[in-house]
Amino acid sequence: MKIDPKNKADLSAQIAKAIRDAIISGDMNVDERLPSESELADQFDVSRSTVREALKRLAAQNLIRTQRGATGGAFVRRLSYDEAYAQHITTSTLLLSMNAVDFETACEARFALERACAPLSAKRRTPDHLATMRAEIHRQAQPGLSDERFCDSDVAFHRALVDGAGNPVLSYQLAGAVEAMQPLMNMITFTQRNRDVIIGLHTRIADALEMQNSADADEALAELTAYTLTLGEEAMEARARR
Amino acid sequence: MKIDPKNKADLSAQIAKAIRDAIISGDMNVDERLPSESELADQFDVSRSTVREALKRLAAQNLIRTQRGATGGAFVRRLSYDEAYAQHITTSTLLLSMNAVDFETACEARFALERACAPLSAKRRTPDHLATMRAEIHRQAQPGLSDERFCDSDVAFHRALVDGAGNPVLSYQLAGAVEAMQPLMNMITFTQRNRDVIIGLHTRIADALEMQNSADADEALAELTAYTLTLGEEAMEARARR
DNA sequence: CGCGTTTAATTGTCTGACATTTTAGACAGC
DNA sequence: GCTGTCTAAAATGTCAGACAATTAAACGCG
Repeated sequence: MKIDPKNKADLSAQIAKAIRDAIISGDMNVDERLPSESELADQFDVSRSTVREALKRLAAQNLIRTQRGATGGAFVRRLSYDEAYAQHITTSTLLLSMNAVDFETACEARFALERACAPLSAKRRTPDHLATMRAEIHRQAQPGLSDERFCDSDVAFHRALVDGAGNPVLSYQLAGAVEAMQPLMNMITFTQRNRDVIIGLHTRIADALEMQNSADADEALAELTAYTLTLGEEAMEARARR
Repeated sequence: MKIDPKNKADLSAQIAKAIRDAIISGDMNVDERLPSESELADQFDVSRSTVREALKRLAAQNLIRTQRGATGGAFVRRLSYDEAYAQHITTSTLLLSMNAVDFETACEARFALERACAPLSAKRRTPDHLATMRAEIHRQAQPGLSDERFCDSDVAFHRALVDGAGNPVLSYQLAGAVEAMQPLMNMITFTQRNRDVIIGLHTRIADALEMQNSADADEALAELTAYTLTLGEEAMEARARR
């Protein structure tokens, strides 16, 4: 980890990479303390500012945490599921918005992945998951709910569906696909008729999962996919005409 | 974006957050230039070092790029698919290794997601994808191939399968699940018998995709899932006994 | 022994300086 | 007018040194 060529370009990036590699390769364990900033500056033969910039880069990736005081310093950080979720969602959302991914592509990806969860969710969903889904369905039926709140509730419903599979890795991977769709979904105007259809399909999905009927759940999800696609197309057309 | 309370803790993190929010919310467009470091220092009423640490945090997340020289500065960066892939894979791998995710969970997630791609891939795979899969199968059959190389080829095969769906969002989301499994897969010792079975299933998958037979592909993938799970269990047991 | 107090270590911030890189503009020569 | 060269300015990258803030351990005292 102490290597550093005489390449005088982007010193702080090089140092960050050296330390990052040491962490990723497993040379450093969780909660292990890095040398102090002054020591690192000596080791790499750079100033403390440069070391600090390198450490900030690592902190931005949640790879280290810093602590002030006598026994303080930079420590290797355990990446928590919650942080990874948040990071994944941010990146996914940015990727979609900056690259102008069309609604159809994002929608297809999202529902294909969700349908992969359905059989597992039918098998393992707990009463808690079912209760969350029912509660969100109830919320979606409330009169006067704004389109944005309706979308929020939609995400929460689908999140419960995914979490029902009881596989945190699956939940983590899906979070990106589901949440990154939200900005696109927010472009849609949901009429009462639209909402009724969606609520009906959500109810069918919840029922199927409750009965542990994987085939019914899959069928309802397929219909929901198709329906969401048509809503998206209409919204895109309306937007294009404007 | 110019807001900054008198909260004197973690100034550089606060400033990074302010700028990040401005980028994510869409207030700043791709390739737009941020104010210079000195200007930002004045605006936020902090020193240039603090601003620089904030900017390094954003650079670490690929949100900005910096350029030296007269017309240089920090520019909002377009997040490319390749970078997002790399970032997603790194995070997923770390998440799995740091949280000691068991083989079964990771494996289940990976194959569930892959099976979601199979129908789309059967519909849309190009001759290129098929050629890649055949080439990797051929490579997997080579005598004297190390376990690690066999895993590499396995990943390449499955990557081609996923890419065959022709949906970049799907490919992106899947990359994390497939590649993050590799460290776990590398714990397995693949005997010739094991490899023969896997190669047979890969061939069945490639054949099914070539014939655009989604059901066959799904069945072969299901068998591959089950087989990989037993291999993983054996490897974990062997590791536990050691 | 228990409880403040001091002290040392460490990160966080500031200031000012210099190095390096890159562009735009001035200027000279034809 | 055109072209090539030179210079100055602007911006990031790095450095050195200082001080503030925070924290835990060592110390001293009753």
